[in-house]
Amino acid sequence: MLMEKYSWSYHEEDELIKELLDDESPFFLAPHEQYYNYSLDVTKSSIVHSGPNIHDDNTQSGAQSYDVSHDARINLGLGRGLSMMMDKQEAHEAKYSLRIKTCGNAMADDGYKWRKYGQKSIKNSPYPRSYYKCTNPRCGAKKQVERSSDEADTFIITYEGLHLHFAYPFLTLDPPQFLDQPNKKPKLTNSKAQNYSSDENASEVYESPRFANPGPVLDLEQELGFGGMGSQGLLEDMVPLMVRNPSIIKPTNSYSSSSSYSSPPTSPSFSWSNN
DNA sequence: CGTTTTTGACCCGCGC
DNA sequence: GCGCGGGTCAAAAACG
Repeated sequence: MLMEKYSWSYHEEDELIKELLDDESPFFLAPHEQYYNYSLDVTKSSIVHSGPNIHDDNTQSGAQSYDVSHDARINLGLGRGLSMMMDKQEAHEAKYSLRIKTCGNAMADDGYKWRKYGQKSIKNSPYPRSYYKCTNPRCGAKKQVERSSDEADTFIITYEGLHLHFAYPFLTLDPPQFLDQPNKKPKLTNSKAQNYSSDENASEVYESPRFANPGPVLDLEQELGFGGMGSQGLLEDMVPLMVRNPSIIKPTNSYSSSSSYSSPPTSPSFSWSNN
């Protein structure tokens, strides 16, 4: 009866997706702001973040890739080339791959709480791959993180499944500032996101244009929930407002005290022990 | 002491 | 049918 705390198999996920599709989920925006649908459209894609022209290997999803150069704020037009579907099944297999080049040692912390449930070594890579699942009991999203076999400083993060985070893609980081304004917060070393859960920072990023973006201008970073790799703390600025805004999110007693979700630098770092 | 991570076993689909 | 990967489970260990 009391299944594992994290085994929301297709049932749960099913419901989650349903919620997303019917705009009746308290988790998301107001009924009239059906932007999450939009996010669903952004299904299969692959992003090459940073790096010359890494024509990604298309990863396992065979998706297409967008080279965003090292433009931290990726405002890519996700509209085109993306298969739109709202079918549960398809949504289920949605995969996003991020290639992130980092300077030296970086952690792929996206500010969310993930539970690592496995790690495997990869065939042609000296680096292992880590498997994570969203700790949100209502979310079945998963992600895997691995290192590029060639470039040790390139992380490949693949998000899979419908993640709650996808519900908040609508923010345009038009104001290219977070990178230029380190004054916001030097680093979120230990002071985790939750701290400034208020809106100070949030409001900056989520000014108003976020809902106003007509065009397919999302910020994938945001959407995929990825954060300050080498770019320190910027992830904080990007952590979806709602996730940290209790007033929007209905307090599910599911997560007891510990799973507060905005994870601190609990970066899903790897432990490439071998090698 | 509760929670998170580690790690080998297990399971499953796929190609040979 | 078998072996190889890749993905997941779950018990144990590590952590704070």
